[in-house]
Amino acid sequence: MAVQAPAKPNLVDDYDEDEPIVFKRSNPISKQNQLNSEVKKPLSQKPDGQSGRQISDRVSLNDLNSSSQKGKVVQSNRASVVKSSVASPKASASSAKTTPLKSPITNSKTSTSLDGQSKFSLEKNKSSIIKEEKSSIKQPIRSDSHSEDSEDDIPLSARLKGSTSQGSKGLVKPTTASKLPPVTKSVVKEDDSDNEPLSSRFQMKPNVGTSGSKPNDFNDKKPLLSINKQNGSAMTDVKKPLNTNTKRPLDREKSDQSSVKRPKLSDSPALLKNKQVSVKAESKVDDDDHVPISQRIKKSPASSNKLSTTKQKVTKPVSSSFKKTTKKFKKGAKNSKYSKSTKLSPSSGDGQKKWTTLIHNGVIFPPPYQPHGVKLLYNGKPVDLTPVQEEVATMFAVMKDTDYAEKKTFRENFWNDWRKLLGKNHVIQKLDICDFTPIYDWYQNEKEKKKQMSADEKKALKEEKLKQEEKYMWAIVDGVKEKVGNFRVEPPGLFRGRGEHPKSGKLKRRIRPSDVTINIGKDAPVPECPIPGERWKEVRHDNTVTWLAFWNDPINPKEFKYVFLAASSSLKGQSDKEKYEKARMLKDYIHNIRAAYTKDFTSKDVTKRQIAVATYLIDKLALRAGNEKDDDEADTVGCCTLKVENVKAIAPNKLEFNFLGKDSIRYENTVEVELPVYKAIIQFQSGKKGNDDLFDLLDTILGFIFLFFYLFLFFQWQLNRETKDGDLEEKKTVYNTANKQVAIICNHQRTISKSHEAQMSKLMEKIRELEDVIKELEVDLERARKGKPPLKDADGKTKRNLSPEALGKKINQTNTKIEKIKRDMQNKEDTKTVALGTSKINYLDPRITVAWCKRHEVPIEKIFNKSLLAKFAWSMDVDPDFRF
DNA sequence: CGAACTACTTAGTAGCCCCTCG
DNA sequence: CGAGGGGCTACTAAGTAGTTCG
Repeated sequence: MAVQAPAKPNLVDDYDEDEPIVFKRSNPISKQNQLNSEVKKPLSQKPDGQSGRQISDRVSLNDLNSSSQKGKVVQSNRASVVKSSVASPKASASSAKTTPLKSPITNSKTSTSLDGQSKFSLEKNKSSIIKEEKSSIKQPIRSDSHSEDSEDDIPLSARLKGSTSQGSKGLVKPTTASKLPPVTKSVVKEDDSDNEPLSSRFQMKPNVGTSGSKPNDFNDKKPLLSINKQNGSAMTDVKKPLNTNTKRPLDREKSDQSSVKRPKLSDSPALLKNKQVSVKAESKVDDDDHVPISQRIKKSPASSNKLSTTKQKVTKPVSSSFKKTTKKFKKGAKNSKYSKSTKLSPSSGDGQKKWTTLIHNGVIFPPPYQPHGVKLLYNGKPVDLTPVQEEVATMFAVMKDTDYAEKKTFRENFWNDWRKLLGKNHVIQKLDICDFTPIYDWYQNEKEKKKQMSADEKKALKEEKLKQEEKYMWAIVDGVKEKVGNFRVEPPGLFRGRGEHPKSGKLKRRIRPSDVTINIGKDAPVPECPIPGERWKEVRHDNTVTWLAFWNDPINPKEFKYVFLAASSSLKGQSDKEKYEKARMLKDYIHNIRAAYTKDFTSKDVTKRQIAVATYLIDKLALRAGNEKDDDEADTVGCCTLKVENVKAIAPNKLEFNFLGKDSIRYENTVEVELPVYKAIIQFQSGKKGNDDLFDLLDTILGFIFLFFYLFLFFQWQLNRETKDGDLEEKKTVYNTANKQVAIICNHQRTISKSHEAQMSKLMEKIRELEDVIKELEVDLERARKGKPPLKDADGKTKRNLSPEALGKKINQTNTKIEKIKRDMQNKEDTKTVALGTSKINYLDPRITVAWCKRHEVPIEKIFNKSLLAKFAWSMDVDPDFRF
């Protein structure tokens, strides 16, 4: 819609200035991240000719057993794409670290208007927020996608600031989202060893807000405006990459090998059509915010299904939990034409055929336990143990220097299970007076021995292992040789639950063939059971699932452990792609979704209000949905399972979150929210106790697609806004920075490495030394100017007589060195709790990355390592103009 | 309906390996 | 050329969500 055009330039500015802040962990860390966005770690990769996914031509069963994996494996044509872009792989490794990027914050000087705006939206708007929103919702959203897209392409929180004023100019943003106040993210890892909040840990950093020193070139070659345009065109152009895709082996294999094709979201031509249709459709319907969101989301796939001639199964309507949500959304909604055509998208696990032929060799079991005979001391005296008892004792002994060894639950659980093996009348009656040191020492010794082996011996050993495992490593799926992921059965051990897991320390017993169910093609030979005299529990021929084998988890007998194909397999690539496509689809509906939930913030129906607020939180904060959990799991929560005590309302409109999320990672974040949300939260809390559910009327609602959508857009946006001309290293830094931001949003954390402190102090020490050098040099310089010889050095030796110029140069050099170390330290500090890998693997649509690499002539293997290249093989021939 | 079951993705981490730096 | 730091891989725990069952 025409309305947008004038607004755009502003938008561009807004983004540049404000967004970044929004995404930071607030507190020092966030600022640091923002300010010194340089990323030190180069992701340099070795050039690897094999980067493409390995796909064999038709492979015979025999190939499975061939000893050379490479011989039979034919590289897909995709590999060549990858290869072609290889460029001086090594060069980059060391240089990458030093390119400082200007940080987004740097720009804040220009942001005056924005600041005003944000305040405006926070305070002034008591009642007007709602009104305004309503009116903005009513705005026809667009007739022509481009302008709108530009907005849409920016993640919600990124837009939080700054758009309000536009409303006053009559350029009302279509999305309510645009008015959301800024998010300040602060995430603190719960960390036994290091409990202080990040904020305090980061005190040392000097330059919050000062790093503006960098010349500010945010408005570089790629002003957002143009980027947005590209986005727009990319949208209508989607077919390009998609079409290309259909040519790829990944798909080829399916179309020519199997008579029944799996319906695919992304590859079917129907989808393309659908894409176009949906974009168009939206322009017509966008104010149709009564349509249940879920239905709108589903609409696209559904229509694609309809169009698709290869569609084989009409999928069922939405799932129960989601249905619930849908229903609730629906309560106040009218039925729209869309609701009728709602069908489930063809996604995994839905009874669809996943393969036609499947051949594999089953799984490999860990070798039987070899008793070592080393005795532990009970009350100071050596104790004889049976091999079984010794095995479990060794498991425990070996964990001596982990945190687990101290944990009460862990010890108790271990003791309970070990005791059963010892028997009631065993000498050992108390764990506390068991001394496992001898076993521990023995183990350390073994490790050392292994280390000391010669390279040749090591190699031989490795080859031996490979030979044994070779045949388990590959499966033939529809005639294509694919890697198997976890073909090794999990060895026995003590359960290492994360956080305060109630079962932590329990014995995870050995899995035997009689625990394992095999899934294999009907006509394929059943794999031989690798342990003589035993047999598989069951053999199935279920081609609606992708697992090759499973067994029941000994810790949680109700749950399963599956053996799947590796991430690089086409089956996985397929669902990966579907995931990204789904999220991409959401783009078309996000307006409506946001409009819908914003409207419901003030709904009379409490359930609806809860849904609205929860959805908002997921959308805005990228929270996990949060399923119900049993008592025998760690006590963690997601959005829908938040407890009253996890959220604190801080006047006038802030919410402070504090809870343990997935993997018992603590999520701490204080966020400004819209007033209605704030009020709603207070209402939800009233009359409840601390550990009551905040959203008591709510079931899990669909969250993850939001998460992806949001992150993709943000990532792409970051990449584009930050990318300017520069050398390879600078570009890599840009990429890594964007990556980091996503990781921060996702709260992807890692434990601080044990040596972190040591490393830091080492660097500090170095700086001090260098500073001393400078002092000395300065003295010498002073003397040299006066024509005096330099002072003797610390050892009393005479130094060379240098010219003042030479001395000056030296001082400069030293200063540079110090700068560099400081930057390194900063970066280390910034990323010490951030795990970059996860987001790269799971959240960043590789096509965004690949397209970006192509546009900026960055060889893809600088960004993706070998396994990522394999995993993302399907994305390699994306069009350079691809936009999410 | 809601709980249970099933399937599959997401995630942190241990430990090895390799590369860099001194 | 040896130590140590960082990167990568393998491993497996911990999520989500669709489907089925009672």
